[in-house]
Amino acid sequence: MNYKELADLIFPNAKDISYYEEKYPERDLQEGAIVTRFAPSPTGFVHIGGLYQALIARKLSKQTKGVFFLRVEDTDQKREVENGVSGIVNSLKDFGLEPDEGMITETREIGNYGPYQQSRRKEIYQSYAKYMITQGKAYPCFCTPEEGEELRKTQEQAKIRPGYYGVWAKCRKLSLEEMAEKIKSGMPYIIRFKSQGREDKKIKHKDIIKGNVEFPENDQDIVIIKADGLPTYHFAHAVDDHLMRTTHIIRSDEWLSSVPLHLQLFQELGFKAPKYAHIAPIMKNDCGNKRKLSKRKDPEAAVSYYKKVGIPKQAVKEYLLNIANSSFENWRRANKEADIDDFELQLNKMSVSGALFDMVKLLDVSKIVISNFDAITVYNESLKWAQEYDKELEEMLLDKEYSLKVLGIERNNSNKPRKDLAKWEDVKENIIYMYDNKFFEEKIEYEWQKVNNLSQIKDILNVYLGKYYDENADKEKWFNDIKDLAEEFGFAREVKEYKKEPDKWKGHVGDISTIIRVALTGRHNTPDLYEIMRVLGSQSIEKRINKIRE
RNA sequence: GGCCCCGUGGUCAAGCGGUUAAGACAUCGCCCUUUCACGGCGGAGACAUGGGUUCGAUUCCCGUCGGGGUCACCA
Repeated sequence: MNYKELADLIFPNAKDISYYEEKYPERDLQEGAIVTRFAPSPTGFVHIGGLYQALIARKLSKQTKGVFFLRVEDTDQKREVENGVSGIVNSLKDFGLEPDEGMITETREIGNYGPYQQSRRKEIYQSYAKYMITQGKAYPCFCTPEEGEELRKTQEQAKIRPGYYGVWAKCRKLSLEEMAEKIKSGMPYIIRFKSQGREDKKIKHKDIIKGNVEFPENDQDIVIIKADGLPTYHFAHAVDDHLMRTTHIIRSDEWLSSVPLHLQLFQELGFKAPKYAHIAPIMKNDCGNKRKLSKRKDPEAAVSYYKKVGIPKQAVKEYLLNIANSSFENWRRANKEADIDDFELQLNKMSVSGALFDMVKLLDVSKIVISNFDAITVYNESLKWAQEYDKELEEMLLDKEYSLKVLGIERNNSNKPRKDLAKWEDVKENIIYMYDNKFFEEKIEYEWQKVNNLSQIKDILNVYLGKYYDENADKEKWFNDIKDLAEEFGFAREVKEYKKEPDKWKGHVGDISTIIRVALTGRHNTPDLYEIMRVLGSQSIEKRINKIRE
């Protein structure tokens, strides 16, 4: 019995690896092109950290005219979740991060390096596992999971480094004949990597983000093919990223300590190793401690959260880019109109330690993003959001022509757009009073400010409507009219005048316009009153004022 | 516990041997303004700690402390 015969016994039908090497040739790309991927497992919703990774990976590939693909790592069927793949695909789509290759629906994929779903690559892994066995670099292991558990316990009790390695690697010592015999007798088994590494030797590695790191060599005979015939992450990573011709692995830094193993695997398989960039995860402050954003505890961990509250995708991406490269902020200030694709991301400038997620900052970014939208975009986006999450808003927005005017207040023709919208969720509260049906439906508690004597308020409003209000007035005339009105009632025309001699007046123009503002909108804080009145129109204005005169 | 990574204001962060230690968010004050949201100006606020090396350390080295990761037939 030799390795070859053992390999044939285990994987009689596996193709020779040369078949795959030819089928998936080197990619013909320009020098420096980065081929990278987003490779999540379909075990639940997409995490903001995953989106962060995908954003960075895609950006880099676009910057270098490379390839960004989506590979689904579904080798653990136990943890798999229903519609997991479409969840991932749709989340990427929601943020405009569609891949060039890979899964595009739950079952469909594009690209020449597939399948892009690991569960459908079983025979590929088996070919490479067979190759490893043939080379004497892997072997079948007949230890049961329970035996493995026991082994770990004894090791822990004896304070020995746990694992399947060296003298503890029982099956490694079996003769080929013993192995063959057990297999023929139908004993279940897994395939383990036969590590040549030594724990007392160091391996140096240069990570693009983390820089130089030094680890002990891997000496663990890790499993490469599980009992169900599917590979473990490590083996799949080596085989897939070689065959898919990935040049850069961009992944979360929890993988950093696996680098020695991965490098070893690439080496033993005869593959050229890719470059690694381990990015620090996004953290959350939890009672003074840093921890990863948790799917269970933090709603903002799920990317669906941002869609739900209506934070534009641009805002989320800009915020994330900000965390990735702080120079983004300066770039953005200098290039207000530019598309974020034009920003050049630098991997080696990324922070080595995890940033705390800052919702306040995200909202600030979002405010700026939305303030740069024109009324039509604000309209379209909030309508799209409302259709899914807020029927009442949707109904309001049905009157498109009017809504555009409302949303255009201090936005159209303004170089200083309002910044009071951070998310589409905020829209309704901001504009609801502008709609007559909502305004009159609502029972309003008018909170008058300085002038709060109702009969005086009615007087002032009467005079305003009867004598001064002119629906066609331009802003200057409009304001002058109000000043005249103020004067007529003993209020200063200018705030400054009033401040100089407060005793001389009952108040100032501001107090008068506040009356009008509160009467028309039911609130003290609103955008520019003149613009509001232009949008409302004379009919609505009269109706609103009459409501108070009643 | 072993191994590995990290430690600049409340947060994100520039700086990487000599700096008044940038900037952004948040916060406070003032100005602008008929309200608010903006905008402008200003304030407060940081190199975890102890040793080295050096003429000089936030920057380099070691220890301590603190935080994080990893030690699966999960990814």
